[in-house]
Amino acid sequence: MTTREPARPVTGYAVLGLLSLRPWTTYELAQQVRRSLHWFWTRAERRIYEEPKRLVDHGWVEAREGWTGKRRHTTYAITDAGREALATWLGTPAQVRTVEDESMLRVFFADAGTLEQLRARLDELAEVTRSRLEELATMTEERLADGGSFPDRLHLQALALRRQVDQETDTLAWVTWARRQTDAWVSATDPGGWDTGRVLREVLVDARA
Amino acid sequence: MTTREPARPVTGYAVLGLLSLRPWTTYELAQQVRRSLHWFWTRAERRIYEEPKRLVDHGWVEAREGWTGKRRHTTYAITDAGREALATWLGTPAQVRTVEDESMLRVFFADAGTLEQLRARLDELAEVTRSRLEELATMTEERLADGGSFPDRLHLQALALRRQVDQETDTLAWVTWARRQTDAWVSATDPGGWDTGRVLREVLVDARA
DNA sequence: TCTCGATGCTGCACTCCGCAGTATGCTCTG
DNA sequence: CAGAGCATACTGCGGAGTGCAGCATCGAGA
Repeated sequence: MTTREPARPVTGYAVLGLLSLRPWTTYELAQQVRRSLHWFWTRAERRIYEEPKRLVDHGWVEAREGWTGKRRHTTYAITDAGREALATWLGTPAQVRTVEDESMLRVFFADAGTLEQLRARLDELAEVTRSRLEELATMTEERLADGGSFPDRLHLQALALRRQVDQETDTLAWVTWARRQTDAWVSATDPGGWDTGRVLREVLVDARA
Repeated sequence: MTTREPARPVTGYAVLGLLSLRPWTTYELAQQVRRSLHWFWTRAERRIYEEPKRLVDHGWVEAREGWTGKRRHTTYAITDAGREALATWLGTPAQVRTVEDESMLRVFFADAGTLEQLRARLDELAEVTRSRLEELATMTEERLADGGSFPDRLHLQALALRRQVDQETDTLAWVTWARRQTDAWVSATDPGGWDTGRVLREVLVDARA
């Protein structure tokens, strides 16, 4: 085909990917996102309820209504056209990763506040990171125990878990280091005798390694 | 005050933070975001042109019109109320970091495509990561050479650069590892003799460390 | 004088989010 | 066997944020 439609927003492919594993109801889809995709493609639940409808408009998935007593629910299943679209998308290059990290924002502008505030933010970040690691450990254990829900996808899940654990571990190492550095600081604006030059030189070496 | 206004969206504080350093025109602000904030608070340029207007409505910044010949430009400067708002915000806990990582999405759903596609995506990610590291190295060098534009903020910039370099290094290590793992795979759906269990056990150990 | 890149924005359609609200089904407890 | 409380299964609304295109001026260099 020669007509170049504007690329579908990526979230569509994320949902399409989940539907390529098996049909899901919207509710299950939302749960599934929370448990897996959320780690590298963060989207609100609200979005997950809308997205499959658009995919239906594209002919990439089919919707079927079901009933639990009087309660309606919709089950979505991928079509052949959907599988093709997903496979094509996998062949296109990825946009660069973006992050939203309030903690870093607060660290970066810490000199507009107090040293205590900075330390409190770092301590919180450490706490959150530890609980995320625990969550990942539990997920990994489940897959080790019985192979999880998709045993023939374990190799891909292993790559993803390796990545996520690495990221959290890296975060924890940084925050622990940063917190200790601030021990020597006099205030948020004055690092006292802290050797900024040395740190920058070390950073430079690692960046060029 | 007792009335609880809904918290301003975080982007407002990001811009306010920049304005706490010195007054900027919107264009300069956009540049500044691209060079620093973008690494941990990714926002489109479009947004950066709007945000200061809202801050003016809050009385947190003041706008002044200027002229270069016939071309109008607006310079924004923080107010005392703005500094207070920023300091207060620094005392509030941060939302958890979120990411948008198309690369991981494609890795996770790689079994809907080919092994060649997976390898191509990993190779691209490695390439992008290397150039990001180079960019960070250059930024670090500039600060080492002459202290950069804000020499009394070097300590905070050092913490941030340390974090950013760590993240990219971590990414490069993972992608190099992951790419090598796929050498042994037979197809995107079949990892051949690859020992998934061993990898998962290693991940688990690191997650609990 | 003409071109080209930097400056300095705005409009539009669309994606996405947070919060609140609505309603039913299922299980457990007193 | 009633009622509480959690899981299921969504929708509406206002506002945040994006990507792209477009428009106009300025300044430096060929």
